Amino acid sequence: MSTVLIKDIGQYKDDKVTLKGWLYNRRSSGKIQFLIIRDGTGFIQAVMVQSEVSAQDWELAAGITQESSLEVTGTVREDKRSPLGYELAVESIAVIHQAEDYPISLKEHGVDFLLDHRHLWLRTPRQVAIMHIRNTIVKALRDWLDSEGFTLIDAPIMTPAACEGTTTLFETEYFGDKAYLSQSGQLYMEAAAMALGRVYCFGPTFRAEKSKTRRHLIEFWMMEPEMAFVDHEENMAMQEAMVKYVVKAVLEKHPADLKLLERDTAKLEAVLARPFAKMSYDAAIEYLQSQGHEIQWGDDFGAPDETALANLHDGPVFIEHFPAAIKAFYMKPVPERPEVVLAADLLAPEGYGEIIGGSQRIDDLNLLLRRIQEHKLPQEAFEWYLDLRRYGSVPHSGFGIGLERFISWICGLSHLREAIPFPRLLNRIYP
RNA sequence: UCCUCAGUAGCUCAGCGGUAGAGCAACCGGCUGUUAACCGGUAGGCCGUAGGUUCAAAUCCUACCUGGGGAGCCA
Repeated sequence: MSTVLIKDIGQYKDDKVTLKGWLYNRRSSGKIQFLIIRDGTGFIQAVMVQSEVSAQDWELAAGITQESSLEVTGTVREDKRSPLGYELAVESIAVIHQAEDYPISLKEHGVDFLLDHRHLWLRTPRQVAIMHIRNTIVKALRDWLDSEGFTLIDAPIMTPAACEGTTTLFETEYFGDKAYLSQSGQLYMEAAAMALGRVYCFGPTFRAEKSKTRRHLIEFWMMEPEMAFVDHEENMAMQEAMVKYVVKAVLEKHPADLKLLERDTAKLEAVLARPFAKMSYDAAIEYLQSQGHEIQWGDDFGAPDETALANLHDGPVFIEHFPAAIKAFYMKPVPERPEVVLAADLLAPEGYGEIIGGSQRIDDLNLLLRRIQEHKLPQEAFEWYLDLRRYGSVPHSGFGIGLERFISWICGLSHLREAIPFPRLLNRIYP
C-alpha cells in the first residue's frame, strides 16, 4: 500500500492505495456514500458502502464538511460510470482537519464574491485547469527559447524612469529619490542582447492605468525576447514559430483541461494549419474606413478596430508598418518610408486583442538622439541606452508577449482575471 | 476621468407602492449508484448608506458608497 496521486491512479488498478486530499463534495443515498476527493492533480469519486466499513468510519464520513482535508484508503476500481475511468472503494477514512462552513458552494457565484475569495476559488476544477495550462504555456515558451539559443536575463523591477514615457507608472521612494515599478524590461534586454546575442526576460510588469476592462490587469506577466542581428521580417517569423509551438504543446498535453474549459479546440488547431496573415497599417485603415469605422491614417486602433481586423482571419494576424508618431521612440523607420516603422502587433483571433508587440530597434545613434528629443525624453537618463549605439551597434529586434492575454486566448477565457492566480485589478488588491 | 448596469438570507436571484420570498449552502430526518443527486422538515433579513415624497417605501425621487461591463490607454 502506498500514497498515490489521483493523476496516476490508472497505474494502481485493483491495488490498495491511500489518497490524501480535500473533500470536494459528498452525496449519500442511505447505505452508500460518494465522496468526491481532490488532491490538486485530479478529482476522484470514493465510494463507501455501509456494510464494508466500520461503524465509526461510516459516521465520520457522514459528518465531513466540504473542503475538509482527509486521508482515504481503499481499492482502485475501474468503472465505466466514472468520468476519470476509476473510483476508489473505501476501506477506511481519516479526517485531517474538519473544515468550517465553506463559503464557495458548487452553485454559481458572482464575480465580486469570487474575487474576494480568490484564495479559495483557486481550488475549483476550472481554476485548477487554467493554472495547469498556465504552467504548460510558461514552460513551452521557455523550452522554445532555450532550443533557439536564448539566455534568460532578469530585468530589474525597480527602475529610475519610464522606459517608453507613455503609460502611467507606479511611483515609489528609493532612498530619497523616486523610483518606478517596471512597465517593460526591453531596454535592458537590448543591452543584454549586445552581450549575449539572444536573450529574454520574463517577469511581472506594472501599469497604473485606470483601466477597468476584461483585457487589463494592473500587474501582469510579460516575456520579452531580444535578438542581435535579427531584422523585422525574421522577428515576425520567430514570433509565429513560438506561438505555434506553445499552442501545439497545450493541445497535446491538456485535452481534458481544454474540454473542462469548453474550449473549441478546432479554433486552436486552425492556428497551426497555415502561416499567420500579415496586413499593413495602411491596408488596415483602408479596410476599417470601408466598414464605416471613424478612423483616419495616423490614428491608433481602438478595441473595436482591433476586433474587426482580427475577425478577418481564423488565426492570428500581424499588423505592421505603423506610423512612427503613434509608436515608441526606439522603433526603426522603414528605410524608403520614414513616416512608418518596422513594427508589428500580433492580434489574436476571436477578439482577444493584441498579444504581441514587436519591432526592429533604431541602431543609428543620431536618429535615436533625435527621437529622444522629439519625444521630450531626458537624454541623460538614456545615456547608457545610447552607448549601445556607440560601441558596436548592430541591427536588432525584439518583442513582448503578454502572458495573461496569451493564456486567455488559448483557454478561451472571458476575462484576464482568471488567467493569473491573484489578479491585481483597479481598486482591488485583496487577497 | 467619462458612459452604462447593479446592490434584498452565507451564495444566486425573484418581489418594483400595501405583512420579506424561492433555490442552493447549513442543521434534523429518509433513501444501496449518486454525478451541481433527490425527497421531507428547521433555522436564517438594518432590502448598500443618508435624506426626501406618501396614510404607507425593498419598491418612487436625490446624493453618496461599493461593485460589474465598456471607452480612453495598453500587453
